Amino acid sequence: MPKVKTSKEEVLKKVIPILRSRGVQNSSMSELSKACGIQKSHFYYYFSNKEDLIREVLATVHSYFNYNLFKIIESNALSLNEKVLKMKLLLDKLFRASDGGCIMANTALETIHLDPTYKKEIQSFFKDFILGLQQLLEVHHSTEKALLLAEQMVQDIEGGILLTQIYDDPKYINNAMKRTETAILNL
Amino acid sequence: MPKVKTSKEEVLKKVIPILRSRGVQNSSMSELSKACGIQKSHFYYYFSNKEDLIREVLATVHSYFNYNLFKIIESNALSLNEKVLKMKLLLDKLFRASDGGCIMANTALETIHLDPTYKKEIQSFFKDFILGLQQLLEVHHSTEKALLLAEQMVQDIEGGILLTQIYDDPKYINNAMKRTETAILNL
DNA sequence: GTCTATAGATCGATAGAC
DNA sequence: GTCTATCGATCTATAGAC
Repeated sequence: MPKVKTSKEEVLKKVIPILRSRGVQNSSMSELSKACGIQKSHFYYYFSNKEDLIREVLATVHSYFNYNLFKIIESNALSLNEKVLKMKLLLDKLFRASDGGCIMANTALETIHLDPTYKKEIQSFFKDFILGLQQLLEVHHSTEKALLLAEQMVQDIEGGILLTQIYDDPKYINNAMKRTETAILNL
Repeated sequence: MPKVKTSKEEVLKKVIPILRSRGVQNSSMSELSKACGIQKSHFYYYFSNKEDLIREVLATVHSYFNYNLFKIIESNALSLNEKVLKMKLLLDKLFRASDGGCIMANTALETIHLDPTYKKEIQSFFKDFILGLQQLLEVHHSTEKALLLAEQMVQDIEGGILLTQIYDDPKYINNAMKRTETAILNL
């Protein structure tokens, strides 16, 4: 067998969509390494164990999310309308139900009661998600009202992702996004 | 060893809280049978395999939920206020975040992308959940508006359960319940 | 209680870049 | 040659199942 050249970044990129749609517990190290076209042992060269892999996956997703979300929100060149549109595109990319929904929510429900290993990262992710929405809502609402609305929107969106997955029907997440848009633009 | 007399109902009752909080994938047949104080082989006498067990668990939860929810909703003796109060108590019992949240949502996210085995039951559960809320909302809203609100409330509640579990803070589910109450009573 | 499959994990060997 | 990224093989524990 010829050796295959890879990198940790490449491996993470290939592995994230699988973990998102199959879930953490249902993805074995063998399966993941096979999907990357490398030996399992090589996987352990990159990640000392499965927990370590998942931790890196969640951190990668979180930092990608943060970078893009706050780039939009803090832009001076975009109108509020444009910010909302771009945010919707970002959320669709990260949360699309047909691709497994929100890996943070999935991992939370899969692991949080057994092992709080990933709790901090997940908490931090949702803190930023809520904060981002709050900042957009503060254009038309008071700080306190904006926070409460942001929390409600995150709940609505995550619940919408759940129902959309259960029924294979995008209307639930779409309705949640519409309500979010309405609240931000104060329509 | 003395023989232990059990029944399938007893086993289900003991097993449900474990599956709810640990999740389906993280609960082994050995662990579950041990928790019931019976031999693993006896478990396979009741349930032909793990899938069969989970199916019965979900059906049991669903029928318990349905029976109690619609008993409240269709009662002639209760005021709308009382119905809302009783429904909140039922939801708290079934969905309490400290006890593992909503077993239907948990199982959905754990399994739905691998294996649609439990999909029908979960779909049917949420259909009834939405329908129940819709009937309460129809007192003060049109049929279509009531359906849309009911879907929104279910999303809000399920998202609230998620955030409450992630942050160990009941405020998210409590806020969702308050919003639901407000919408039903038309305050 | 036992069987079989598969999970996570580790080890020693080596191809290939320098 | 050395170094290190990669491989093949294997260990141990535990899962579901009967």
